[in-house]
Amino acid sequence: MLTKSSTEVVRQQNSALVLSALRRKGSLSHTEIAEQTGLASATISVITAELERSGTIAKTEQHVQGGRGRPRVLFAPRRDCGYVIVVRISSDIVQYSLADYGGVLLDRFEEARSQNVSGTAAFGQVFVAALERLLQRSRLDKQRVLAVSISSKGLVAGDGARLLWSPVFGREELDFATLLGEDWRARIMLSNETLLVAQALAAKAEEKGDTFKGLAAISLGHSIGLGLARTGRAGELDVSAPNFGHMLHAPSAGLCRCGSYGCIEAAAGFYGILRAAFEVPSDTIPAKFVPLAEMDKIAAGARQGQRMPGYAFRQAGIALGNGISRLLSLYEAVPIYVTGQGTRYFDLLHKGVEEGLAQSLQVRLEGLPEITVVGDEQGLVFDGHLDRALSAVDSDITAAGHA
Amino acid sequence: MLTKSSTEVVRQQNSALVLSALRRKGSLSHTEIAEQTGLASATISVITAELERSGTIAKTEQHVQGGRGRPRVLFAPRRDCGYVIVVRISSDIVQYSLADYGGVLLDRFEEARSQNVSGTAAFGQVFVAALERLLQRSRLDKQRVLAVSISSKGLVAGDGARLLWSPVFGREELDFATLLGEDWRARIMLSNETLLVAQALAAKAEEKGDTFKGLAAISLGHSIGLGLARTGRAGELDVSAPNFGHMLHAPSAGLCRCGSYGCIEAAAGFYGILRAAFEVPSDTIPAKFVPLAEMDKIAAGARQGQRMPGYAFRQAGIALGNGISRLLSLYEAVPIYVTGQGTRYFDLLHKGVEEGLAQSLQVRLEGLPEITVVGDEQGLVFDGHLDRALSAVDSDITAAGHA
DNA sequence: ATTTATTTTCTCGACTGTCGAGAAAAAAGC
DNA sequence: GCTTTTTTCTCGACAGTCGAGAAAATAAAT
Repeated sequence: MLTKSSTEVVRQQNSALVLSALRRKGSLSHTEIAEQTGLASATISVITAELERSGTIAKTEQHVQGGRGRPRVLFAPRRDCGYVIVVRISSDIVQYSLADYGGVLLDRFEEARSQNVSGTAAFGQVFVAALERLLQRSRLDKQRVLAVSISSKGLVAGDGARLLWSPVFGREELDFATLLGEDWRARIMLSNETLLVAQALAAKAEEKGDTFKGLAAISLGHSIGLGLARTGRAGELDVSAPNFGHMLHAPSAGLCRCGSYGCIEAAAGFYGILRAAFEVPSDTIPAKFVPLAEMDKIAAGARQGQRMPGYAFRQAGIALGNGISRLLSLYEAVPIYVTGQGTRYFDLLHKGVEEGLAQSLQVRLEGLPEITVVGDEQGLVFDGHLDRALSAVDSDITAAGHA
Repeated sequence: MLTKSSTEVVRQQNSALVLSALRRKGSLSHTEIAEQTGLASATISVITAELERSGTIAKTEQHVQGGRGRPRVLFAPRRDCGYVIVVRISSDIVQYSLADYGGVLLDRFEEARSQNVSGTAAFGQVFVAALERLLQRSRLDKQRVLAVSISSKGLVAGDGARLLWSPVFGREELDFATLLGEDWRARIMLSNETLLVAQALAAKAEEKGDTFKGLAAISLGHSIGLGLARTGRAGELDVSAPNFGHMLHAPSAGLCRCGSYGCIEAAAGFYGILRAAFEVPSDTIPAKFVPLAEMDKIAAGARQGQRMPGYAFRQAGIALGNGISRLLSLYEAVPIYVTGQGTRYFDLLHKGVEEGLAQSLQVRLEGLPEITVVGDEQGLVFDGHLDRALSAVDSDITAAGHA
């Protein structure tokens, strides 16, 4: 079912286009905006005037330029137009960040997640209090926050801000929208962590200009995450975080901490590798936490040619390879980016991955997918947060229009 | 990267909206169109006038009506506005159909696919000749055909009309666009068969009005097909046919006719079931063709409680269940529709399917997906063809506009 | 037979949007 | 100070949608 269109929709779309160009490039002149967007100069005048009047963008006074002729005046998003809060929930800490509309980090603090205080109710209180604290530290009114972007590992409901399953809270559902309630005017967004990695990588790839079609980001660590970015037919970016880590690999992978048997994570997550390396029965309840040092030791053993550690990493690689082959069967061919702490063992996983990939028709037809290891996962997650939150704010602004 | 919009785009979109409403309902009056589309009466006048002038729609003279007041005049697509050719390629026959712009079947014939004449080159000649014959039989000029919609089992390239892999031609690629060359002005479309089933079912579901989110169609037979339909964020229908049948199930499934090991099809396709039932080694090269009677015999055995036939169907069910669980992990939850010849054994498969599904976290969280068996696969495929081809033609018409 | 009521369709003017061309602005070079 | 060059702004033309009311076409009432 299509939906009707009108001149207002046109304006909205073109305003969004201008705003997103401005956001990407930081600041642009009238003529540069016209070049970037393909819109006529006259149209740019109208749109910039409107955005300026609403306080979304402003002329920057500095016009550094050597050439002759009338100097260009640059437009840029007004940093004080609004603010976004970014919350990264990881297994051990929760990081709260405040950034302005220009994407500049203003404040940040972290809180350890005390292991004993569990349950969503307790966490909710801590969470709300931390947001208040973040505001107080910068003497910022709650109303000036336009988006709160939260990330966690786990499964997020497609529609809103509901965490369906997470390594931290298990099946206890957590709805951030109702948690924050009515007094926040901000848009509440919850995203899977690896989705944000995919978002950040996709944004970077689009920046480069080479026709971007899609990519998959896989995060290796205690758990396994997947983020998928694709461009829809309208050219818009579509990112999602399917439940890759707990997709069925093979029953032999053993008990997963989600309670099922045979998840990819049960073979390729840190605890799975640990279990296999030490020949612990595969139906043993998985370790809650595996110190990196422990994993390093197993890896060292594997690199020295020890049998079981090597076997463990190879099995993990096969689980990943099989999973990726299934991913490629069900989606189009996309380049794969691997990130997370587990990438330091990628030399050990690599062979298993290729082995696991090679088994399927899809790979035989299209060849092995391009696999790239990228570092700084946390930085990418934050970039993804900003990209996603600020685009959402932008579209809210253009949607509001002159209403 | 978004794209700029303009008033012409608005008109195009709204014209398409009117045309699609007209196509869905068959014929509508001015006021009914306004109700359906939400457009203002004045806009309807302009758009219908333009479509009428271009010969796409026409007023039907019959205005049966009992009420008082000025009688409604109905608009309907002009059946002679153009024609579409539908070709269904199956393993044994090729069916050629001609329909008009109103979706009415005008002519149809079938040709047996002689098993000895293999190779894409030979088939290409037969194919082109058959299309010419179809035109001659109805004394129709080639230029009046606006779309040729072809379907086959197998893997279709996302962009155009290239068959990448098929049970019939294997890895021999077949590009229908170049095959038909320049002298056809028609749009050449190639779709996976089960994709069309999904398209037809989705169209029916949208018709019903209950907010349609998506569905998956699975075709059971000698091979296993998947069609996936989802509504994008713009409300448009997005259908695809991922490579489900040859997605990796488990190495134990044995050799598949695609040449890989462990495909779903190798366990759940007819030849896989046959192989398991007769305890043929699983690396045996699969049977080219399994008569239904043969399958019926195995099924009868299974229903009488014979061990190996029962085991074969159960393993097939598990392969399907596992595959569906992976599908649900990587996409959102969607209702499943099962179709194809294999549905007659669904009583035998059913338990295995549930068993295979129950293993994953996704299913534990969201419960078993709704699974419905639907008959008349060939009818659905044809409906899907028409829906897809005529929508494509519609969008070509509105895109051309007054150019 | 004529008038009235009712429903549908068409038409007109207002409004919003984009676009191209040329005017106005603002600096550098002479 | 004048010209050249580049950028930005402005104006009129054109395309599209919308709401209101006019026009059309029929059934019912007088």
